[in-house]
Amino acid sequence: MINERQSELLKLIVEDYIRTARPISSKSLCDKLNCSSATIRNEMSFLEDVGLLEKTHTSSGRIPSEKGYRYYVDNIMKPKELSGDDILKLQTIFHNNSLMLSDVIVKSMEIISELTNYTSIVLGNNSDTNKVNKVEVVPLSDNKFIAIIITDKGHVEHRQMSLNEHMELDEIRKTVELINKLIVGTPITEVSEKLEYEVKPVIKEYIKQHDAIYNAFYNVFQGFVNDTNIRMVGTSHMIASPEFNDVDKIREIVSKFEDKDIVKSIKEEDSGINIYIGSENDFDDDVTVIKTKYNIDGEEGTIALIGPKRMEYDRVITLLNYIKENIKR
Amino acid sequence: MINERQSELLKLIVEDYIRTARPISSKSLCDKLNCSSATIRNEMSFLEDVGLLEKTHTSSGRIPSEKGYRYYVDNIMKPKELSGDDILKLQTIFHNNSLMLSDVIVKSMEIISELTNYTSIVLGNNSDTNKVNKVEVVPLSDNKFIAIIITDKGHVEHRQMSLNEHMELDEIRKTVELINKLIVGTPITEVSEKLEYEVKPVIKEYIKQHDAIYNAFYNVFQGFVNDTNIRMVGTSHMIASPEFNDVDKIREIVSKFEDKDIVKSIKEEDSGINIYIGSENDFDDDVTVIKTKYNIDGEEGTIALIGPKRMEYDRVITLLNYIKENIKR
DNA sequence: CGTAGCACTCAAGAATAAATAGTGCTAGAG
DNA sequence: CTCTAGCACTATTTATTCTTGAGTGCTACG
Repeated sequence: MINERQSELLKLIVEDYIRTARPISSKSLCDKLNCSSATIRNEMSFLEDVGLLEKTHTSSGRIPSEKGYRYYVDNIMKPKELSGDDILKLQTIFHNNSLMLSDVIVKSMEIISELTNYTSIVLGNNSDTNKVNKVEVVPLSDNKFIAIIITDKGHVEHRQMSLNEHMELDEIRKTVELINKLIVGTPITEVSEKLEYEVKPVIKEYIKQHDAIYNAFYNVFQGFVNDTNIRMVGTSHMIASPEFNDVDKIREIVSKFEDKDIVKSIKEEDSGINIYIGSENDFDDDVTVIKTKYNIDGEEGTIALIGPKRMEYDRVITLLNYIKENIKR
Repeated sequence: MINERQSELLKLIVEDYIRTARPISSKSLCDKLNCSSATIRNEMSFLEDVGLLEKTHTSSGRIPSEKGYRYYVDNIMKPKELSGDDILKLQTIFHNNSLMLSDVIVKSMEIISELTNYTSIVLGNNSDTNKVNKVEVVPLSDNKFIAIIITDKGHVEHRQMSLNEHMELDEIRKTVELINKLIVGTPITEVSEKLEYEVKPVIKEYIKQHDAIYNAFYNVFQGFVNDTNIRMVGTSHMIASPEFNDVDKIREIVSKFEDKDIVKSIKEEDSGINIYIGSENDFDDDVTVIKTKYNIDGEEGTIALIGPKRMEYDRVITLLNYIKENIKR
C-alpha cells in the first residue's frame, strides 16, 4: 500500500506530532530523510491522498489523521522498552507485599497516569463471577442491624437495615441461617431470583416479620449487583493537554468523566490490549481509549487509559503489558 | 454604617448580579429605587468607597466585592422559602424508607447539586467517634482470609490478607477471639496503640506465626483510620458558570477537586451553617464554600456546597437547613 | 526521480476605528 | 441639603485592515 520511505515519513510525522502537538512541516524533516523539502512535500501529498495525513488549513503542515494513527499503531510502531525511571516507580508497587492484589492494580494505574498524564480508569466488577460465600448479621441496636455479604472472591458488601418495630434477634438469626443454607455458592447475579422463589416462601411460614426482613436482605443483595467499582485519576492532567485548550471542550470532557454511566460503558470484553482511536471509541471523538481486561483469580475488571489521540502509543502499551505481566504473579 | 437606601441598593445589586453575572449599571436600577441614575451613581460611589462594591474597569457597572457579599449575607439577606419544586424533589428522598441514613444525605446533596448547579461534597468520617463492635475473619482459600471490622455506628471496613505460608485456621480463630476480647469497645483511633501494647505481647506467646497475623490485622485497622469517605458530584455543572470561562481557571478548579487532600481539608468543625466567601475559604479565592457538620446517631461528617461567589446564598442556606431538619428525624 | 524556485494561501498578531455602555462631575432646580 | 439633567470622558467590544511568516503546490529543469 505505501512504500518504505512513505512509511518512514509517516512514522516521523506521527512521532514528532505526538511530541510537539504542532503540525509538522516538510522542511523540518529534510535532515532525517536526506532529501529536499519538495520531495517530502510530494510524499506528504501522497499520504494525504490515501487518507493517512491531514492539514489543519491549506497552507499548514501535516498532522496524522485517525487512519494515520491507526496505520501507525498497526504497522509501524514497535513496542518501546521501559525507561529505568518508569520501571523503578512501578516496582515499588509490585514489591510491596502488604498490598492486596486489587489495590496493586489501582496503585499502578495511578502511577501510570502520573507518568503519562493521561486519565486512568479501573472498573472493578463485583458481581459477575462472584458467588456468595457467607452472609452475616451484626446487631447494632434494638431495631438496627448490619447485614454483610462476603463472596468467594473476597468481596464484601454491607448495608444497614432498620426495622420499624423491634425484632427478635432470634428471628434474624434464623433467617440468616436459612439464607446461608440456601444461598451460599450461588452466583451473585442469580441471588435475587433464588431469594424470591426459595427463601421467601420458607420464611413466610417460620418468621413473623418476614416482609421486613426479606426486604432488608433483598436490598443488600441489590446493592451488590448495582455497584460497579470505579476508580479514576488524572483528569486534570489530561485536560492540561493543548488539544483541550478550549473551554467548551474541557467542559464536555469533564462532564463525561463525571457521568458514571458513560464511564462504565468503557468496560472491555476482549482480553488483549485494545486501542480505540477517536471515533473508534464511544467516549469522545477527540480522545484515544486504550483498555484491557484483567483477571486475577477469576476476579475480572477493566483497566483503561484515556488521553489525546496523539498518545504515546508505544509507551502506554508497554506499560500496560508490564502491569499485566506482573499481575499474573 | 450604611443607610436604608444604600442597603436596599446593595441588595438589588447583589441579587441582580447573582442572577445575571454581569456588572450592574446605575440606569438599570432607576425604576426599582424611584430615582435617577445620577443619584444611584452617587450612592454606588459611596458603597465603593466603603469597599462593598467594585468595578471591573473604570467605566463599567458595579459588582459586589467580597466584603459586599459578606455584608449582604450578614445583614441584608433573608432566608428564602423553598419553591414547591425543590421540596418535591427532596421529599422523594426523605420519604424513601429503604434508604439508610447516610445514603439519604448523599442523595439529597446530589439533588441539591442538581437544583443549584453547584458542586456538592459529603465528607463522611469513619474513624473519629466509632468504636470497634466486632472483628471477624472469613477464610477464602488456604492462605487467604478476609478480615472484617464492624463498628458500633455500623461502619464496616474489610481487607484481604494473604499469608505467605499456610496457616492453621485455628490460629487465626484464636487471634480473632483474642482481639475481640481485648479490642471491642475501643475507639478506632486508639486501636493501633492497643494492638501494639496489649495484643502483640499476648499472641507472641500463643501463636506461631504471630508476626504475619499481627501485621495483617494492623493493616486492616490502619485502612480504617486513613479512610475518609468522600462523595462529590456536580463539578461539571459548576465549571459551566460564566465566571469560569477561562481554560486555566477551569483546570485549576478541576485539579483541586481531584486532590483528595484539598477536598478533605474542607471538613467543618462548627455545627452551624457557615459561609466562606472567596479568600475566606482555603479552597479557592474565586469560589464560596458553604458547609456544615452533620451528626446522625453520633456519626459525624461534613456536607458542603461549592459554587461561584455569586451564589444564591438565601436559597442554598434554606436547602441545607431543610436537610438538617429532616435528618434529625 | 529529485530538487530549486517561485507564486500562492492562510493564520496569527498588531494597529486602527467605530459603536456602545457605562461612569464622574458640575451646575442648577426643588 | 438633596436630587437630577447634561455632558465629557473612558474602557470594552467588535470589525477591519495590514503585515508577517510559515507553510504548501506546481512547474521546469538537471
